[in-house]
Amino acid sequence: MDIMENLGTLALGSSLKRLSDQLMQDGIRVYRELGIEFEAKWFLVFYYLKNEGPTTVTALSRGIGVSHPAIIQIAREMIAANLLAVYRDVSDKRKRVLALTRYGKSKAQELEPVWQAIRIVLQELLNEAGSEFLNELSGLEKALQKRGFHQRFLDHCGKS
Amino acid sequence: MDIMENLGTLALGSSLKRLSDQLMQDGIRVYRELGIEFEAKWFLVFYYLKNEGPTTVTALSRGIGVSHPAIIQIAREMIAANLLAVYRDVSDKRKRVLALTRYGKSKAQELEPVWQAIRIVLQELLNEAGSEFLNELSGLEKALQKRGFHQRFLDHCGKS
DNA sequence: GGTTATTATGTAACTAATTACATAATAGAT
DNA sequence: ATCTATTATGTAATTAGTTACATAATAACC
Repeated sequence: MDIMENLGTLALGSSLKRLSDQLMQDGIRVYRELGIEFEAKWFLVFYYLKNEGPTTVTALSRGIGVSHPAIIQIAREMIAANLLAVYRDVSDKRKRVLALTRYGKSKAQELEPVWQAIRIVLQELLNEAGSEFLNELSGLEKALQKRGFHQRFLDHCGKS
Repeated sequence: MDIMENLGTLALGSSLKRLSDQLMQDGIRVYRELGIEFEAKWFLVFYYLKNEGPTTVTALSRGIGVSHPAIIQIAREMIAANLLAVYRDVSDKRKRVLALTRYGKSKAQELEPVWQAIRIVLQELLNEAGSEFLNELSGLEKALQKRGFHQRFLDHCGKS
């Protein structure tokens, strides 16, 4: 009856999008309700800098897989929130290096238990869904990396 | 080493987003390279109308799970492409009913084999990733429906 | 039957990203 | 040492959605 159920594999993209949007909304809500001044969309940049130390715009862009203008935009907001500082690389004046401020590092202490709780809740959800979801998800990413959708599509059309 | 690998469950949202964005790009590319004048983002509206017949803006919005302004926007484009026609419901003058035009229906004939090829390629990818991905994906959606992330988060914090 | 609530649509402003383009600094080749 | 290609960053315009608000038509209630 429900058209979205009948889509099968064609609905893959839509299902993934719905789920990821929903998780993002849930993240936003968690920070807001706990009264923590932190935006869910900052997470990857913040987490990367916390773990890897000072990093240039381009390295961040490549590291977390978003465009460099997105990094610039997010960094601007995080600088305004005093979480990040920027300095020019002395040996290569093109580079701007982003790093957590002292306040940013203290923020990390505040955020860690929240992330831990989120991890546990997500794990509970994944357990309920099945035992292999994360593995199969990364399997799908690897399969796409090995031979992308486009190549597979051409091959399929060629040989049929 | 790679920070994105170490994120574990926390990376769930990002992974899902990356994958769905990528699939959308692949869809766009398929239509473009086959020279078919059709936008990937029209797919859900088109497919819904093809299978369910004439539908109001709000019913579409609920049916495919996007906001009604998004439907209005997509419909505007599809009307400009002559795929859709609109008429006012006679018994309820608030309602605008969207329906495929004759040309829209002929477009469906052109698109069906493309979708079939996409289905096959996606199935191949899913097989490579594992045998249970779609099941576990819908399991995850059902688990979230049964008890949302937010409720689970509160419960977790409460009982700990 | 008039008042109130609800539903359907539409518009405006905003959000979070992208791609395309511009510029400055560096590296490489000869 | 200079010309050329590449890399890093920044800005502008575009995209695909969202939420918030406004209005018109219908339904519900007494």
